[in-house]
Amino acid sequence: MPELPEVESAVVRLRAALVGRTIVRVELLHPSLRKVRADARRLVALAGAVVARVERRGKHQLVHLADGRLLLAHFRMNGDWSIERAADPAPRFARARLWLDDDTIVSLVDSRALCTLRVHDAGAHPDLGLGPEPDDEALDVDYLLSAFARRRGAIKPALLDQRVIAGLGNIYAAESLWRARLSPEAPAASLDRRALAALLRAIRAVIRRATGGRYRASTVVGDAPAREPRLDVYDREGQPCRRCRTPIARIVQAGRSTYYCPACQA
DNA sequence: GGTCGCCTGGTA
DNA sequence: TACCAGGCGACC
Repeated sequence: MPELPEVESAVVRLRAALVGRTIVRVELLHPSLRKVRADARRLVALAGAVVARVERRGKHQLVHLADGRLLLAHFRMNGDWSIERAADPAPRFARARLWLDDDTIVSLVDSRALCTLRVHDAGAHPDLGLGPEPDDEALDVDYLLSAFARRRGAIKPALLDQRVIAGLGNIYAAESLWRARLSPEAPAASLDRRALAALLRAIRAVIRRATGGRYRASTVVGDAPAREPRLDVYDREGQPCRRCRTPIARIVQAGRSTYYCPACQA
């Protein structure tokens, strides 16, 4: 469940479980995690490290260790954290597990095993290649105008480019375009100031709604149910547009499904 | 820019 | 049985 709002909610739970704890042992349970999707050696070597703080940037999760090392986690398509007691059975799709000094275990649950875990040495400042967050003041109409000015292609795929805006994914990009009444096929470079202002307002509203308010708030603790956000277009092909009752259409852009209203997203 | 592959599961 | 999947890096 991994776009910005879902990752933020995961980070809040991860932070509550990890900060101040010592990692006792790291277990890697999937072959692809031991090979390409993680630095197996460096992960295992986290044993003994103390967690200083946990942050989110875009869809990345940053676990800062007290010794300066950095554990970077990315959920990709469908990862999540699960927190258990050591006596509990491992979740069905646990791919990696962090055993902690308080008898709890943080499990990376990821049925498709596409998640990535990386460890960086102290002092490293990995470039995540991310643009501003949706709530960043630097993200304004002028920024979008110049980001899209020389861009080829449609606005929808451009919104998935993390270098432009960090954290948007396939669902909330579609939701934002619907809310702003913009066609996903409109060339990004064709959008004028008025359209981009509407798009920016829509993005912020959609993200705000999905996170239940300001998304730096740390009100979600434990397994507070991140209830399914109501979606207006995503996965609603053939169902009536909530504004104009026209059936929602589905097209494919850059290999991803795009849902939109062919009538009111001119 | 678009397409493919990574992986595996859920669903029609 | 086939298709689809909330991401992204490698490739053309």
